[in-house]
Amino acid sequence: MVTTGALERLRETNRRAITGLLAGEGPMSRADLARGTGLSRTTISSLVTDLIGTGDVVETADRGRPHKGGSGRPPHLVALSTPLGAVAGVDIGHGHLRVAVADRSGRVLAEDTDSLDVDEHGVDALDRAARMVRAGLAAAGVERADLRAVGMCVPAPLDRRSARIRTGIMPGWRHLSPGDELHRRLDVPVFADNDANLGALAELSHGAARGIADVLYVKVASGLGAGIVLGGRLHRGATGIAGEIGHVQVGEDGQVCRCGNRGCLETEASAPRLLAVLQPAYDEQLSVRSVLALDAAGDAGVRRVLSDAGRSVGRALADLCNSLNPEAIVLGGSLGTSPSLATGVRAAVDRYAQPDTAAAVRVVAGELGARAEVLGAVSLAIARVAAS
Amino acid sequence: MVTTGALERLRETNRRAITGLLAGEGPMSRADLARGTGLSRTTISSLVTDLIGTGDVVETADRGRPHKGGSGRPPHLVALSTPLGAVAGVDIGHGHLRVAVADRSGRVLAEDTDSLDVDEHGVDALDRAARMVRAGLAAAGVERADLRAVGMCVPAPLDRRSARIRTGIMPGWRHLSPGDELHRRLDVPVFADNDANLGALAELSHGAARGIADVLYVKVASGLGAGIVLGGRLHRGATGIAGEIGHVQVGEDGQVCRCGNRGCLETEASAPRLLAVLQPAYDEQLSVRSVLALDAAGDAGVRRVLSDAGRSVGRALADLCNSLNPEAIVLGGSLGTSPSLATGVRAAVDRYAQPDTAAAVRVVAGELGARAEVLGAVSLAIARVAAS
DNA sequence: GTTGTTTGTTCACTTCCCGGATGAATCGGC
DNA sequence: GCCGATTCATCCGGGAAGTGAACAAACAAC
Repeated sequence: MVTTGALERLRETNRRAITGLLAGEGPMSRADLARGTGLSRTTISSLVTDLIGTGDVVETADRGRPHKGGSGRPPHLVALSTPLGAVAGVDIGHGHLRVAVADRSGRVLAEDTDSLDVDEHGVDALDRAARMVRAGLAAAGVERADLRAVGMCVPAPLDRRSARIRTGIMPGWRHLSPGDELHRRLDVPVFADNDANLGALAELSHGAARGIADVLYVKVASGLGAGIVLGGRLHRGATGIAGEIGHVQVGEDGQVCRCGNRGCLETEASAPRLLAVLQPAYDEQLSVRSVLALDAAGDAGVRRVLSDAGRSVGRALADLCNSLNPEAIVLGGSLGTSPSLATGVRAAVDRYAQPDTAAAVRVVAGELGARAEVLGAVSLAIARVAAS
Repeated sequence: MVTTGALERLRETNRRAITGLLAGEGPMSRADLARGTGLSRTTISSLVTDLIGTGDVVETADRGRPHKGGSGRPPHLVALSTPLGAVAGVDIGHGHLRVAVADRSGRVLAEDTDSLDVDEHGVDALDRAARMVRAGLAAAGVERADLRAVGMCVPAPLDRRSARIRTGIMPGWRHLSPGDELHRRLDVPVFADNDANLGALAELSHGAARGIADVLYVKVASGLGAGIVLGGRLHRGATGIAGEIGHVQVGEDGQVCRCGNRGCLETEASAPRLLAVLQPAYDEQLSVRSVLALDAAGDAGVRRVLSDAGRSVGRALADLCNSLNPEAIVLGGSLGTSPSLATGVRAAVDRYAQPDTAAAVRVVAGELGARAEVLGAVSLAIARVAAS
């Protein structure tokens, strides 16, 4: 083909507008495409004929309803010949395994949760995760070949280069590369990230942080981590380990932490630590769930402990707020919904951050609860597939 | 004109390609434009005729040399009818006033410094700054009408909405809007930002942080502030007051700070504080300059104090590194070049940040010294003019 | 003066897009 | 069941944009 330069590029641009619209909104009529792109019906017709010729789009068998039930000739719908397919999200938690299958607009088609034994070896858990993904595909009616990518949540920092788990987490997982392992089982690209980052991504796209440019998402659960959203994008740092706020020193002389320092945030405010502090005062066996119930019921002891934990978290976030001046702090993780925790965070931020900075930041609970990580994994998979 | 939609847009795009090229590389021939845009000479000729008709570009009087001194018909050069002009940077420090005039590629054409009396009223200082800008334009041979914008460095946090100085700084400046004031005197857009942000911008575009995506720039001088570069862009925060690290608490029970807290970084590591600590042990009147000389000469006391100050700064930066995982820490400000300070920062980062995070971050001195702020102001002006 | 090179323009031609006219397909009302 | 209304898709003529080839212009080198 003789390169006609600019005109050729123009045509190519318009072709991309069509395929882009079809990718974003699914099958539609030529008339809809004309309205959507602003091009004339004639041009669309010509372009679509081209695209059908090259095999990029196909005319679907079923015809659509004419313009919302009104009268008129029914349109011939056209669609991308390679369907957009689906993505899956896999959330590996300290005690659970959660899988979601979604279409590429983020709509969840199937979702399932299972428990995870701490002693279970990583390899076995990943076998199970792969089976759950396949079951999810079947439940959603998605062909196995239409799975485009998998997002994966790992509750530990990942080395960006080797994609291996560095430390922390359960013993049977160390030095494993969960992404590679799952990739081997499902034969599609697998993108892994840690729980705090994916929680932030989920709240950013579907939850409490929707539309906010600068957000600190803090996951308070078994561990403590932050997902930092700046300028509407997740900040991962130079080597991908940004957001490690668990080892900021907040207690003057607190417990010795596994990192070797003293008074780390993680020793002051993680769920196991809070349960350990509270347990002696209660007869029944406490769990995160029962503690949250007690908090909601107004139990003074629980409120005090959660609020203190919030203060510790807020103490660390206050410094970060001074540096980053965010618009919101979103509290996630199993304890994120506790009003007492939020109260403590708010109090500490007001106390320790600069007044202007504190005034600019809202403190809110996450909206996605335990589903945050798996939804974030789905978002990650969609984002990476779209970028490729 | 009947809107022909896509074709009209195509023509517009190509017009912009021409004006963009002329803006970026100065006057050039139609043949050069054809080579630069990839369009044919015919099209360029047509477009340029259009642009001359609308008055957007003009044909220059002098004809250029034919293709690097070779033979051939000399081209008619065309140029934007509104020349690119120049920008100015104004740096208002605690004791100095510095002005630079630069062309829009950032090349400095004229530069001048003057001292600033702490007691001088802001209005008088701004009068002086405006005179220095005019003198700089004259020295650079730039018409007054060709000044496009002024970037301005203010050593205090600015309220993003009102552009007024909130607090700090000299008494005669409070509640003043330096940007508006200078705008009134020079009648061009004035963009103001604080010293830490502009120092970061300067080191990012011309100095030690060139090409690095995630950088913490710390200015250690009369006050203490950080300019945070993430993803290659300066992060200003939701209300524009990001980077306030001066009031992170680092001393367990240090001095009471003007902010009301105790042990703020600013009370531990600012230049006045260090001079006050050192002065009793020395006979001569100490200054920042003499302290730096003593440091370079190996004076144990000075080294100790500077290194301790560095440790305090590093203590605060370590937490920030854990959160942001930057690639480099650039030390700026009058004390930024001290090796002892850098040693202290390095030690504290290694001590308090997570090992992986600490390993990923380099600690380096800024390369621009006292010129950083004014060069950053120039960069700011250029960036803002280009964006409009 | 001639030759060679580069520039800028003119001309014929192709590609692309648009508006209006035309035919197709369906719904609702009689 | 027939007919107008309505929407969809295509065909056709025309305009707009871009391109290569050809050509005159302007200058350097010989």
